[in-house]
Amino acid sequence: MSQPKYLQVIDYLMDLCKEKSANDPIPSEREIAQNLDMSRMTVRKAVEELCRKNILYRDGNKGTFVSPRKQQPAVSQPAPAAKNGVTRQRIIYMDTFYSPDNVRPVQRALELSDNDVLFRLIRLNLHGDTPLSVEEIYSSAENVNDEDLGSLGALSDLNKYRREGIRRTRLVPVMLPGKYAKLLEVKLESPVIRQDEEIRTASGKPFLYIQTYFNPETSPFSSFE
Amino acid sequence: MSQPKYLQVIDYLMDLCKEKSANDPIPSEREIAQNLDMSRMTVRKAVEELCRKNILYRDGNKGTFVSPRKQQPAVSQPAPAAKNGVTRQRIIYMDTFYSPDNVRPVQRALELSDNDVLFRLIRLNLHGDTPLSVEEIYSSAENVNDEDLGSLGALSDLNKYRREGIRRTRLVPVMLPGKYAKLLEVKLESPVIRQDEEIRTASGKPFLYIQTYFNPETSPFSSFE
DNA sequence: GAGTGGTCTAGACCACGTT
DNA sequence: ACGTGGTCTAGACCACTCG
Repeated sequence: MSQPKYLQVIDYLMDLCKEKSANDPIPSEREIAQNLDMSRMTVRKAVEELCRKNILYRDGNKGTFVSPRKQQPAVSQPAPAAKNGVTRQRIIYMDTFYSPDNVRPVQRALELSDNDVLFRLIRLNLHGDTPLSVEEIYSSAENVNDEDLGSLGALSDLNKYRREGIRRTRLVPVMLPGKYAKLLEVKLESPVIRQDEEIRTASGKPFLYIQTYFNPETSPFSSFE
Repeated sequence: MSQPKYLQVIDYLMDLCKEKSANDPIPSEREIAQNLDMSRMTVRKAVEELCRKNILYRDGNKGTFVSPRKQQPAVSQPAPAAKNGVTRQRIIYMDTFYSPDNVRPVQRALELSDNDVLFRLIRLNLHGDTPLSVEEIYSSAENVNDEDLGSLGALSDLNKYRREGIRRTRLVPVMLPGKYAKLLEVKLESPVIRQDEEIRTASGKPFLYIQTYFNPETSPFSSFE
């Protein structure tokens, strides 16, 4: 036996999946066994393995179906190279401003004086089309160079700073600002918890200050336990 | 049949593992089948499942053995290199456990069944000597391989998963569990906000579930604005 | 009632190690 | 030669769903 039979069945099923669409049924285990002239248990082993890999799924006693996935990774192939997940980020607004009125706490957190210029970025985080949160990202304008502004690459990857720097978090119960209600697709003035993040460089210098408003629908509060 | 036989075998083997040490051999499939008076294929199904969960491992045609790991030494580790910056993390506890009582929500979040084996890591985050938060990190034991456990490197860098995967956050007002009061150096039963994180791979498969209890002293609540 | 997946049996042969 | 895991068979009964 050059190749185990159940691996042949897996190949057969993978080909079948390519021809089929998401949620299409595949033949029953008994049917496949008869078609390929082998035992049901052998077929079953292959189907179970593909179910574990989320290529197929079972639905009760109704049958087995093709999983809805973008790209079916080949089974015995190297890494599937899952490029982009489903999370997305959208820049809503970006500016630098001077002598702001309502951001004294931000300036204090960044250890800036009242007349330092701030950079501000407002970003919407989505999971698919579901809005998760709005982030207000502040930094001293000095920290934001032209390359960053051009590509927004570095600033968009906040986790880089979160990972490398010193991070301090605070959770603040607030009312959702009306201007974000539409973005988050919730009603005006919903009660939310805002997460304030203070991120410093490894040397301890304030670098970013982020206020995140979570969508209370997709990040719901639960009651006390 | 109240409980499938192969689940009985899993129970039997889990108990057996508790008595044995790492790398001890377990009886052969045929032997177990004879002892428990059931078919070898039934025993085999149980053994295969525990191998997938890294509770057991096979070694060629020599036999099946208890995986090194299980109940890891509790309590703290060597100081995890507070090189850059002042933030540090300390492993408090680590184990894999079966049939847990209080973690049904975690199992549901990870889309596991009640009898799947969970991996649990409890970690204290410090800023200098100031405790910031305690994280309870859960994953399916299947996801945790020996390399990860040896170094704890990959699992310790949660931001890698947070960056590459799909992340969903929820904020839950709770009372701080008494067992963490000392770690966080706050009084018993403080009101805190717990952050629940659900991290999935880019393909959408649940991977990590993290509950973070913040120290209300260093992450204080502010009043409504 | 017919079809599905879920479980289980009592055998079998193989390739591969150890003794 | 013997024991191990790896594979495979040809049946079987069950609980469940659907028409």
